[in-house]
Amino acid sequence: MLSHTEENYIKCIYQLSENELTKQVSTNEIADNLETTPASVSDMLKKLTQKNLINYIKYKGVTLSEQGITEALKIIRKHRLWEVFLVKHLNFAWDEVHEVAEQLEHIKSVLLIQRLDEFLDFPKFDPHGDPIPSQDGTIPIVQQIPISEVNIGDHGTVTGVNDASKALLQYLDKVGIQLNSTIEIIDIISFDQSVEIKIDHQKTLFISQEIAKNIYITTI
Amino acid sequence: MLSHTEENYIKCIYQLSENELTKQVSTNEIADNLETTPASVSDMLKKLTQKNLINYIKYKGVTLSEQGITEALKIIRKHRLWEVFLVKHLNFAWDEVHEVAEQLEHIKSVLLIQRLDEFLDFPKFDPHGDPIPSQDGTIPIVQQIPISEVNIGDHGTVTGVNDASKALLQYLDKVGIQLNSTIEIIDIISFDQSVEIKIDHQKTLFISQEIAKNIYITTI
DNA sequence: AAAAATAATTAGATTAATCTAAAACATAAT
DNA sequence: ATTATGTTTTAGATTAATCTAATTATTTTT
Ligand SMILES: [Mn+2]
Ligand SMILES: [Mn+2]
Ligand SMILES: [Mn+2]
Ligand SMILES: [Mn+2]
Repeated sequence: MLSHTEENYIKCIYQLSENELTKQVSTNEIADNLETTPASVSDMLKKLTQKNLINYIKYKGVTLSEQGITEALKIIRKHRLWEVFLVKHLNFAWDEVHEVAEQLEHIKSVLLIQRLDEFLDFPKFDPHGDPIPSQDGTIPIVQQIPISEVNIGDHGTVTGVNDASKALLQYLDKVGIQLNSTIEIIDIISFDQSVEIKIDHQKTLFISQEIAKNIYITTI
Repeated sequence: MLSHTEENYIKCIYQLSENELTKQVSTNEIADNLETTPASVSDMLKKLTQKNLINYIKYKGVTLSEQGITEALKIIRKHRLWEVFLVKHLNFAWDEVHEVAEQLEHIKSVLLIQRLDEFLDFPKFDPHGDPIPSQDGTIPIVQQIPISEVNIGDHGTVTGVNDASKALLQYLDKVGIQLNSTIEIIDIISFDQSVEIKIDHQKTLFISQEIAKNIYITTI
């Protein structure tokens, strides 16, 4: 049985190597991400090695073991199911759910999560467009691409954000971009790579390259 | 901010003095209840005193302070609201909710509980008939009495159980007694004080005095 | 009132998680 | 190939929560 803290470390390592699970994650990356010190991370990596959750070579970084990946997916599944519950049933805004889900993800009860999943009607994506792993660890894959990497004239629908921070989400609310909004790329400004987009066939808007990197769309 | 453990102690002390909040709760009682040692309890009582949550005199026992009562009621409110959610929306049986609620009660978010309360339509009682404290700490009172203390011929409806243990609840399920069942006292056997009751105007049944002590009814 | 029994506290360790400061290692720059 | 820089680990403490064993206080019995 993993402790609250161990679970947070495992999830963190997963997320830092999400695109390439063979990537060696560094001690400092983990420390930054969990807002703790490298020394604490080193200690914890020893413990997680003992529990066969990670492959760890001193000074060389860390990857999750098979078992570690399984555990990570369980926690992420719980986190995202709770997020769906909070938004769909308790009227939380998509920028308000993270801290609470960060706690709820640690509740231990297999039955609870099965029933919650059923209650929510087996959702495939969370309120930020992130895929919800199934009970057996399968992750739905979406063909999506950041707005910063599409061409003028392309169009699609918003299927996710790269970063679920309050700052980004509240900005998106402000300008009227949400999941499933349609986006058309009107122009890309060569000076700073900012992008002019049309939202839901209505208003047009300039977004910085930084923002463009953080909005994923599925092109049609 | 209270830790998970501190919250469990505060709730325990509350429950051990629920009928009479001025009652001095003993170290051993707390240790038994939390399945820990008297030594650990002594340590924790010092800490809770520091935090002004209890009134504690060495060797004399402990009562909750005003602040302690407030905190206890918050935790109990959360516990019972979650139990309602589990039973009403996730199809948990009334004997399955306790362990999960024991964890959920520690989730920290005022907004979450406000929204949950609203989602559940402001329930006044949990699945075991226990009253749910309001946000300001008010507790609905029900005039209820254990079956062991009523007279032959009296009748009423089940409004609670004294002990929400799996063993009792599963027995009640087995014999068809649930919240709001109507109960009529047919006979009280002088030999062992067991009670013959009629449930929902249908089947009659003998229950031991021990059981009778644990079912509360409101007489009509 | 003294002795015995019970209850509660303290002393001293242990484990988990954390930190700061110092040491060891790896990499980049000269 | 040294040196400098940055990264990671270890050494040594700290805090929270727990335990066993020893001590102290209270209550009950004789
Ligand atoms: Mn978390
Ligand atoms: Mn999310
Ligand atoms: Mn609890
Ligand atoms: Mn209950």
